[in-house]
Amino acid sequence: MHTARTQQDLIVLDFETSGMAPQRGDRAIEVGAVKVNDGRIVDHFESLMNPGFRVSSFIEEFTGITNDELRRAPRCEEVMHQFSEFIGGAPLVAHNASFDQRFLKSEFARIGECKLLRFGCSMLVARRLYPEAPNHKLATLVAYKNLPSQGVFHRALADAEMTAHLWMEMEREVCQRCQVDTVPFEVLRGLGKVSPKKIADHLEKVLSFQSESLMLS
DNA sequence: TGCCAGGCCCTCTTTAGGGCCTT
Repeated sequence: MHTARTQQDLIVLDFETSGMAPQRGDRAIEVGAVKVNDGRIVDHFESLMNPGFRVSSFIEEFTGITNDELRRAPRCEEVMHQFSEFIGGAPLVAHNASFDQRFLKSEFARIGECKLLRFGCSMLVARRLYPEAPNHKLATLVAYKNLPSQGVFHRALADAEMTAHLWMEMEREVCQRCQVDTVPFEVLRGLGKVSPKKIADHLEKVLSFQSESLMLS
């Protein structure tokens, strides 16, 4: 069995938010993230965030995060400074990354942080690798691939952990298909962006990358 | 008054529309 190796830190993150659209004033209310290296979760970050207003009863029920908890939580700006230090310059992964990317950019903009964000999307890659799955919701994929789960959903750290296990599973999947020991982040990330008919061509890049690495070493 | 996210993907498509996925 192949063991996929992540040769650098990878941050897998998830936001719980007050709604769907930061451009309409929605804010992050919880951030959870894990640091992955060498195929293992080696660190984590978790914090509630006080957005400065009450969230809807729907969000309270959906996430289990109450307005009373948010009132006592540190403000978003304080948490985001800490989170920026946590992620450093590492590449990022999220499930349906366009959603988390919008909120991360929005919250970073509020604190004047403008670091380059390289996002991989576990949902887009899963659509390519597991087109036969019932659907590509995070919970469904976790069950479909029998991945580790504490049975908690819609909380930031729990969702980030499950997304990390999904990403590592997909790394292993590509390594097995290509008979290689490692798959670069950019190759796996790119798999989510190619057309379904070009998956085989894209995976050939894994082999060529492996060959080039061996020649350079 | 009516609408109100956005990026990706598929198809009954491309001068478009609707479903998926995230909270």
